[in-house]
Amino acid sequence: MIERQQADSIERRSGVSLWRQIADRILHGISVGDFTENAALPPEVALAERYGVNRHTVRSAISALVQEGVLRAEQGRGTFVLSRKRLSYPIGARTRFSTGLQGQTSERHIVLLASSVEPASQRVAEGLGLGRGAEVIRLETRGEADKRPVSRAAGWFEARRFAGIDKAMAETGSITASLARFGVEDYLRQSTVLSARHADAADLADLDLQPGAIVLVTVAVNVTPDGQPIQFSESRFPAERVELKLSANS
Amino acid sequence: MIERQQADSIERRSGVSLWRQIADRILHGISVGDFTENAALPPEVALAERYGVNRHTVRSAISALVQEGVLRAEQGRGTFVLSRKRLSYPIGARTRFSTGLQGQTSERHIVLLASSVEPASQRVAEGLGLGRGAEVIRLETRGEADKRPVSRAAGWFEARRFAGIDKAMAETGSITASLARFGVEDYLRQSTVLSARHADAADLADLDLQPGAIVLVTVAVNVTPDGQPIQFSESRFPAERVELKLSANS
DNA sequence: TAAATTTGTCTATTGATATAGACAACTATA
DNA sequence: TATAGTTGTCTATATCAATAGACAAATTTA
Repeated sequence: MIERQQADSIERRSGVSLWRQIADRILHGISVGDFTENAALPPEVALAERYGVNRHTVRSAISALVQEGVLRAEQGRGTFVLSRKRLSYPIGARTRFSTGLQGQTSERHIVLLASSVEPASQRVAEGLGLGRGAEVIRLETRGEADKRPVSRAAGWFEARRFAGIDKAMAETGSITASLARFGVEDYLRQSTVLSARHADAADLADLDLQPGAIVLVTVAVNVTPDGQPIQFSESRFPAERVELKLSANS
Repeated sequence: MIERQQADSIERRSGVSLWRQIADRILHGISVGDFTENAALPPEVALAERYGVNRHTVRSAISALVQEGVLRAEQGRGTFVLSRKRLSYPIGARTRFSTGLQGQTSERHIVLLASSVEPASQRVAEGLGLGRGAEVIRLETRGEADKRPVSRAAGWFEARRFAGIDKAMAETGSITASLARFGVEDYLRQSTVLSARHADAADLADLDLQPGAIVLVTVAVNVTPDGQPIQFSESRFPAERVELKLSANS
């Protein structure tokens, strides 16, 4: 029986500071259940020993998480976990923002951040099956659940067919409802490509993240039931608050 | 010296060093097509200006990427992009390692790193529908394509039903073939949960990554066509080399 | 109340990160 | 063959990150 060494996983000289790595591990530990919600974290000395670093380094990590609203430290008592569980965002043939999070949050909605008309870039044109440079409408949106940002998306629609979808979106706050106004009763997700990277400046601002955070990125094409592409989208999810649940397919 | 505020997503005092952030951006730029394959990168002075940092900081980023085998620098000529495209790993009802990468690589196989018999943890027991503490066999594997590691997975199987699957795996190098020896002709993916995090020490070693790298994590349950759970697994993919393609469901 | 436990603050030192400037080495081209 | 453009190396300095130790302040427990 081979036992893997309890990978301490703290890497020096990596370009990622030790306190940031430890903060990430604590976040991960919370979401995985190593550190129980509302319970006290191990004392700083114990954490320092576990990760093989100085107590002050652990303190840096903790103070960053206190800033982020994940932990609360109380002198003489201990440090406590505040954070909620990661939301589980379902992805499947019928991916819809609002219905997907039902039951996990009491409130959720989409905010339209910006919209514009522009010539299609190559990947957008390919995704929508248009000629290069055809006019498309871009909608930039943010998804919020219980007043916390949980997604940030850009969606592209053929301008000729969906002229005015930006107004529909602003009024209804729903992609599904907006598409319905243009006669799209139903749509399906044709493809989804998934990747991950560090958050960039726009992600940090829109998703209310701290530098160094990770975002999950999905690039997807939605089609009508008869296979006609109607929407190309790129969505970004904060990995510390959201996991993606790929639905079993029928 | 006056600080430039060029809002180009480089964050100071974030716990992630500037050179690491710039290296990540260059990697992202390559995969997105900002920097074309085999072409020269902009000169160091230009990059330094673009990101608002000193030329030496850009050089740190570049030298890290040269170490990783992504770039090649030639004195007097320029710095060139070597990197291959990300592999696109399909995930769907019939997720199989080898067939999924067909056409993208000339060679691929699975290596058995370790195996053990252990009592099921809570999540494994839940996933397999077993009682807490029931004995399970754990297989630790690494997937390789063209001699580069592209995945690292732990799979759990009920020990009573699949006694000896470790040997079958060592002999066949295939999960599908090993399961067939136990009468499992076909299996389907019931659920997949996806997340991302920084690579830990074991990831770095097994996947041949540099500190600070990101891994995509999938947690999945495979079932027989009649819905009986047979395998619980956690897989880790290097985000810089792999993207996950969620197949459209039928 | 006294002792033990835990977080908070302070000083000091070392190494990694980032900036700055100068110049060498190499390549392509006018 | 100059010259411009590019990467490579060196020195110097300032700031951030991490370690180390000591003690204060607050809370819980014996």
